[in-house]
Amino acid sequence: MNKIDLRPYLEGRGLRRSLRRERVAEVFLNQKGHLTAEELLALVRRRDKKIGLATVYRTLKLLTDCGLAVERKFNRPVSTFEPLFPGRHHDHLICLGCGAIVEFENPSIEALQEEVALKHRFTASHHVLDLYGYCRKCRPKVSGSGKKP
Amino acid sequence: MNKIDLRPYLEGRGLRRSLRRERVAEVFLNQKGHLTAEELLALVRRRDKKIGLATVYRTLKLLTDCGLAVERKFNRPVSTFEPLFPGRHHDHLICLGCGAIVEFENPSIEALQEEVALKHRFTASHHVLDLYGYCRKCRPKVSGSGKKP
DNA sequence: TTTAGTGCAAACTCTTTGCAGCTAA
DNA sequence: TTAGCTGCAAAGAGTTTGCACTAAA
Repeated sequence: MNKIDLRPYLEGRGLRRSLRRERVAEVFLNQKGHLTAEELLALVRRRDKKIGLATVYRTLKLLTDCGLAVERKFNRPVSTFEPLFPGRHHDHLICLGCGAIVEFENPSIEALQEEVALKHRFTASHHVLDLYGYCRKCRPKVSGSGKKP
Repeated sequence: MNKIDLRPYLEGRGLRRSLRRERVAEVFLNQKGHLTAEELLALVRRRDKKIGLATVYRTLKLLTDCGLAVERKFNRPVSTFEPLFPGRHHDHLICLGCGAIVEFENPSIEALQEEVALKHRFTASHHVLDLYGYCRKCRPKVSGSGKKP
């Protein structure tokens, strides 16, 4: 169980610890997926029937401010949140057919990105790399043309 | 003036040409920025006072379906649209300070991405690479440490 | 006792859609 | 003449916020 102590993040902001906030954070930080606020709500409700959507949003915002989460909008209107662990990073392959999300890591790409930032005199903070396409199952049938893969 | 003929995209879809649609497409395809629907509406209204927001959205959707535009959601709730020209592609450096967007191209990164997709048996369609950071002017001052500007 | 946290519902923002009239084919 | 296109306004979807109550410090 990935127990993260929120206290250092709360202190200095005049924030209190609260049962519900800790619960949301715990459930969120202990999964690897890409959750929407609604999905996270459903997970937390297994343990706490009365928790509301607003609290989930508020906690996700807090975690994002603390650098413990990232908010992503893939190709849909809903935001997807993902836990962020220092030093670890991955990018995404997104299937335009079935919506599957595959994570990957590629140090060579990371290095090149660093180079690009440097060349433009940017202090790199983070990045987002999404490769969209079709997974093997969803590969569209090309009619007529003998288009090569 | 970058005049693109929409006919090949309209035919076969049972769609008609229309003055307003052509106008929206023309204005959109002849700028390089990253426009929201509202911003595009304002631009088009300079020439056509009566055009509505819905038409702009509908046309942007059409262009996106045709592969002539991409919809992006940087870190805000509004969608940003950008014209897409076949064979040309660039990525973005986004300054977290002033919001400046710098475009760059890097064939080595592109090649590596292709490799990644292949390795995961994805048919790559397009990708999104955003590098977030601080430009030279906005580089944050780190208090306490003697970090040089 | 003070003030932050919470659920609920209303408000907000962005985008899509239904409809009646307009227009290309 | 037929069916797609349009503006308008209303509806939707996702997220934020105001408020009265609860609970941490």
